[in-house]
Amino acid sequence: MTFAPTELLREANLRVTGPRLAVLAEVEAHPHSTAEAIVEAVRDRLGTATIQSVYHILNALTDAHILRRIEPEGSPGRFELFRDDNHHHLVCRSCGEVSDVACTVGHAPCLTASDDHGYVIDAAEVIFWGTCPSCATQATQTPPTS
Amino acid sequence: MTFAPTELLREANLRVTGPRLAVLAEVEAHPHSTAEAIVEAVRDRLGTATIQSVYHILNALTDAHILRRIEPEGSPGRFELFRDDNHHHLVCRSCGEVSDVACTVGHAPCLTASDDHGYVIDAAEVIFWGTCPSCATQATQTPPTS
DNA sequence: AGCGTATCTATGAGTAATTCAAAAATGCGA
DNA sequence: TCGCATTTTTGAATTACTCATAGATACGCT
Repeated sequence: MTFAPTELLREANLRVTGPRLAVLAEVEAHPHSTAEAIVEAVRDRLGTATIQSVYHILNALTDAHILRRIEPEGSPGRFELFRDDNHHHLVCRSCGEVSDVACTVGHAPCLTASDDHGYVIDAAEVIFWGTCPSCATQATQTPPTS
Repeated sequence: MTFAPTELLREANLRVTGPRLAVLAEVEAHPHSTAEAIVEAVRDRLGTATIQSVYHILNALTDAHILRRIEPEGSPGRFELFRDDNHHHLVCRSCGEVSDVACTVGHAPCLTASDDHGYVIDAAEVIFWGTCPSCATQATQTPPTS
């Protein structure tokens, strides 16, 4: 319940505008939305909105660390509210749906590479690939023809 | 040293062609190459090559599990020889360079999500983000102006 | 070795996702 | 409520990649 979009914007020194609030409301309501889905939601709220503006807003909010962008291979970018909680993602190979998972072993064992090659590592990103319950059910009912 | 491109192709029931051998030679010589870099290398070897053909070849070899495609956010797709060894990647935020890392804790602890949300998980992908040694050195010499 | 055909590559066009540049509109501090 | 910097819109461009089809090539067979 600590979701105060206006203050998030103010704290980042960004102006509070209709389109920005609409984008934030949508991302909060539907995490992991694509830019495409977000424009549509913004249009529902405000009447009009261009995809370019939404991209511009998404970039501004991502730069300000209000949003986080994830981009599973083969999918357009998706956006969620930025949380400093080290969670990871579960992606369905069949429908592309994304879910959150907390990091497996508490805090960070899987965030340490065995050999860092001299890199200064600042983050680890984990993506679990699989099939979501509803796609798994469908696949059982109508197996792929190959 | 056990790199026999011709046999890899034969085993997958694929024809052994100049372009395919050139692509494999390049990926073996420079793992994590982009399609763009690969066409250029193929052109050096064979005289001509179109980017579309290279994409076609890369897709065919990826489907045959001879290559693996990785796509760090913000980067075009990159290709490496497929090895069933569960290794992960280290990506430099500054220059985009990719290095391999063995999975941290042996076999698979970081491959198990704490809560699978009912998904049937078949793979886990880990990307470590950071700064590579040479970019880190440059950054120290000329700090960013902001 | 030569042939025929299925497989592969080249050519040309097209699409999806995203960015860039410049003009019009709007938020908000004074 | 005025002014101006910040935002949004408009319109065009770019990047990474796919699709369709025609032409070329590998390779099993004789």
